[in-house]
Amino acid sequence: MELTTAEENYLKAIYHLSEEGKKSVSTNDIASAIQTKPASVSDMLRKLGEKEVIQYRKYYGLQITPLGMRLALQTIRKHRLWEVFLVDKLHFAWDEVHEVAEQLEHIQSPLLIERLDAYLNYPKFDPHGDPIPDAFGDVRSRPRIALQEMGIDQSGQIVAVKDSSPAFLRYLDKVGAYIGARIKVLDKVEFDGSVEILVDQKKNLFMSKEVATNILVLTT
Amino acid sequence: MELTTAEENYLKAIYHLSEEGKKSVSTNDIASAIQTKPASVSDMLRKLGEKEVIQYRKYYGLQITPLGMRLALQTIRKHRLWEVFLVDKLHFAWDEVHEVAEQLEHIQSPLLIERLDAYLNYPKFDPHGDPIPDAFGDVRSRPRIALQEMGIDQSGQIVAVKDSSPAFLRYLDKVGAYIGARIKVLDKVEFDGSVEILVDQKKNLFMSKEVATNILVLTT
DNA sequence: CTTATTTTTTAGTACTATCTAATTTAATTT
DNA sequence: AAATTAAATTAGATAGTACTAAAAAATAAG
Repeated sequence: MELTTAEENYLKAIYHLSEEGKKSVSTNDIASAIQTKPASVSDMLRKLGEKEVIQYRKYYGLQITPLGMRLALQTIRKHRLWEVFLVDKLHFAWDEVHEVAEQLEHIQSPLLIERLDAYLNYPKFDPHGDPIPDAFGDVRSRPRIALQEMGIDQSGQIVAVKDSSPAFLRYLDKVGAYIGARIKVLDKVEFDGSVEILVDQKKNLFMSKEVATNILVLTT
Repeated sequence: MELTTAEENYLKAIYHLSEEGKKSVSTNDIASAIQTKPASVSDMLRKLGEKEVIQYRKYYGLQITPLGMRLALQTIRKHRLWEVFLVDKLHFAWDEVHEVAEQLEHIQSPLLIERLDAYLNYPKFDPHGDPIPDAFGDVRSRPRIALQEMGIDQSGQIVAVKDSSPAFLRYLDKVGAYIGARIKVLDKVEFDGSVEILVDQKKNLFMSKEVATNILVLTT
């Protein structure tokens, strides 16, 4: 079973939207996620349904099938492995990798991915802290919460970000909130949801609720 | 000016045919080179003409423009750099790289190619001995002749192959005629054009005219 | 120098992916 | 429950690529 590049992109978007705790994924959600029109999405859903990577009843909703899940995870695996390559080997900044990885993820060659995985020493997480599925599609994800949800005096380690936009990533670089940083919540402001944290036991940092919501922490 | 993947492939084929066949490139030549039908080629030639990467007069012939040359060499540069990556870093055999490189060459990212080039230490030749154009499209190709054209007692070094099919490359691996091997012509048989050579001063090797025609040598 | 053959191009079809505009179905509001 | 609004789908168009079959042009043969 082979998917076109467009089909892979739709399926990937559907997978990500399903994961984000959404009860059901809407046509409009998908359209805005991949910057296309709802009409195009409807058409593609029909096709993906025929290919049995999703279960689809029009006007009703959709659900990824086990087959679709497997294929989506394969694409995500490729995307994240390429991101590791770009950052670790070619010294891309973590906010420069996404666009290129979007292209590289569609290269069809099982041997290539196998070799790339080995070459990178079988990484378990990509530069944004997201887990890399193994060849069978298994993901061992760490339990993590948004920094915004942590209580005062709680400690942890930044392990991932929700928003991968260059603007956000560059901001994090600037303030030193890199992945792996150990943090402790010093104060939370009820009024606006902003947070004050201690980074690596030496640096105080204020951040808005919006920022704190997009940083994922493994609590200790 | 951007070309689609299909356009890049046509242009690359045209470039290669122009370099080899010398005389004008025919619609049928292109069709068989990229495994498509002449009707499709006609259509594409019209489009490439409109984009001014070739000069095209129907029923008459075509010629690559300087712009087309530049774009073709850019694609070839990418293809050959990826081949070096696959062989040097991911340990692909030299007969396994072509298909994957055909896909990778279409990735659009100037930064990626720049970084890849640096990562590979600015290689000048790909695993088949073909020269890698620099970022400006300049190719510094070594003067070389087919092994078949060498005279008795002439010496040289294998620098490239004309045929890159897995079958041929595997044969060369088997007999030890790798790129870089120093050779000397010991005998040539008039009757069938076959050749006997000495490889690395220690190994005698008979090869048919067909094989000798496809091995390129830098004579010393 | 006509006729036959080969090469090349056009015409018409198909498939993918996208769009806008119109329509249908579902959800909300009164 | 009827009317209104929102969401989703279909219809019809366009663009890219490739195909088959038919026509046109160029080349080769007699």
